[in-house]
Amino acid sequence: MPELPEVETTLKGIAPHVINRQLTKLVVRNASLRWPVPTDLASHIVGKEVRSLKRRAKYLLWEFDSGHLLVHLGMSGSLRVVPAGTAPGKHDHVDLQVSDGQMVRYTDPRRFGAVLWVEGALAEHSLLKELGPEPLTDDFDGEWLYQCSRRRKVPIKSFIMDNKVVVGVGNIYANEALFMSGIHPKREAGSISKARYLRLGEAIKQVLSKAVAEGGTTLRDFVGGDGKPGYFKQELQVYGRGGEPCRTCGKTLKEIRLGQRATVFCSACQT
DNA sequence: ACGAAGCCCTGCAAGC
DNA sequence: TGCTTGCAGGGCTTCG
Repeated sequence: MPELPEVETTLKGIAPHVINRQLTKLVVRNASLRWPVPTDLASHIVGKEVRSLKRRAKYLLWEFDSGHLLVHLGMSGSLRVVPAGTAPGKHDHVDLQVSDGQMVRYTDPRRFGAVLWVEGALAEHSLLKELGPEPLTDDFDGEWLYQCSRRRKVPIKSFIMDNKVVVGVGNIYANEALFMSGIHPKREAGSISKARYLRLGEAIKQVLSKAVAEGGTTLRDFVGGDGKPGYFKQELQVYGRGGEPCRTCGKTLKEIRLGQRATVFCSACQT
């Protein structure tokens, strides 16, 4: 599913179709997502104009005069722009018809995603309130990671995937960033030097911005708002390559589970 | 407070 | 060919 680069790619794909346009119709075929799609959602957004479309962590935030539509893609979700009237598939749960004759279609086989309505200050919302800094801004760097990590005993991989520490680093990019900075994924967060955190902070920024530039990573079914896949997959150094040779030293990459997530690393390059 | 584990759900691939 | 099992890009919630 979508990690930060995939959400960013989705945002770029749909933004030109929705910003400053009216939503003319809402169709909810299946409201049972992670949380139920509010039954009164249409009353808040139909006939209303989208003021802006932004991303915070992996949430897409649609700004209206009276509040925000908040969309999360979960593990298997996507938003695509299709012509109004396109026949829905099995997992096309929500359609947002736009005044330009197109619609934004929310598809999510596993239904781990969410479509919610939020009134009032976004920053105070329980889902957004505790989130850490955005990795691609100056609010985040290795120094911040170092400060947050003191006395933390969690494995470094779980640590950087913790949304309170930094948002948007999912399983793929956590594996990649640790490989790039030469850190073993099981190492205790609190036992890593500042120098190594500085490298890790840079690695996170680098891998995420590169992936954004490539349109995200398509593993099996991710597509951007324009329906195109991402091209970052060919750049992956470790994710999905357990048992294959390390591209740096040739040693066989190890695959373990850490926090119920596939974790791939090179035991020679990462210590 | 922290950390580990469970859970939400469907689809797909692998193994028997 | 079928069945069963395990795994998948997330993250909230519960439990110890």
